[in-house]
Amino acid sequence: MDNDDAKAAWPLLLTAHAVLVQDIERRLAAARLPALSWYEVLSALEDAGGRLRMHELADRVVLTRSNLTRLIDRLAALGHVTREKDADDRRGAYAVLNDSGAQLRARIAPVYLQAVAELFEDRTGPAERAAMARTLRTVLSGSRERD
Amino acid sequence: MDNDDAKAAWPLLLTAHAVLVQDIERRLAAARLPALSWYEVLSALEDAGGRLRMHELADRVVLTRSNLTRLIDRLAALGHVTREKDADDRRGAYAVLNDSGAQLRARIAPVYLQAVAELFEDRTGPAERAAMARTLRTVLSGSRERD
DNA sequence: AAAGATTGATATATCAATCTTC
DNA sequence: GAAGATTGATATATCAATCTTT
Repeated sequence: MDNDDAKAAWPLLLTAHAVLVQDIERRLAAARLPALSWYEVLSALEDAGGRLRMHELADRVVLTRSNLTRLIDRLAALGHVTREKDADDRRGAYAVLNDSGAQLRARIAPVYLQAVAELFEDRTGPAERAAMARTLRTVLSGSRERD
Repeated sequence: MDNDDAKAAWPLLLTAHAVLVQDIERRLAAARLPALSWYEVLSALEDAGGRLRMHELADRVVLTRSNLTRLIDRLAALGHVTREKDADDRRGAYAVLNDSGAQLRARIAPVYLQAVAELFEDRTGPAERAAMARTLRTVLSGSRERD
């Protein structure tokens, strides 16, 4: 019944997320690559042209400030990113993507994209995914307006 | 374009999950209630009639064995669940829901369900959610067959 | 040897408190 | 005092190794 399906949507979203992310992380670890969160931070930086303020980066990857600080600590310790103070507003700091970080992202990408293709895209039609995307966008637009 | 929407589906699934779960956890903490993972374990036990083998429970809530062991440790320390050895196969153990655990679940439920209603259900139509549920089910059926 | 579950060591995440600059 | 970011203390999660029973 359609009504039962509607009720199952949220639990299924939770379960599908957990199962797929678990599988993706397993594949990354098997390829001796870092976790998904690293990829997301490196990608967000690359998409933004290589540098972002910490709080802006935290928003984009949906991490708390504190968690992002720690993640950037680890990336910086390995030379993948650098911190730079904002010259205008000296309270703020930028996270800056290094060559090493860009290369790391490029090594993660094929494994990650292959996993998403196999686990998610090969099992769904484009129209289904498009519909899901539109639904999720309306959900998010509600959550982001009151920021 | 439909094709762009389809490409955005997986990133949106990740982001929507992160945003909604973060908000739900915030509400639970504000109400001095334990985290979502506790609710899911307690609910899985209740749905199963009050008792489940550890590995079966781990599968249902999508946690590793080790993580579930730790979670049950904490729940047992507070008296919400009890461990019982399986009499037939003495390697195995059951997690058993106590009254205290059932009551805790009942206190979490309204806050959790209210959050899901506001953040997810109020922002989507039943038909959209039903379609999403069916899509996610096909995704999951692929992942679970090879267990 | 393999299944079921747990443990020790370690990594990561979280909260409240802190520091600096606006 | 509030924004931006970090830190210390603590909780939770993860991996490999272990123990027990089949």
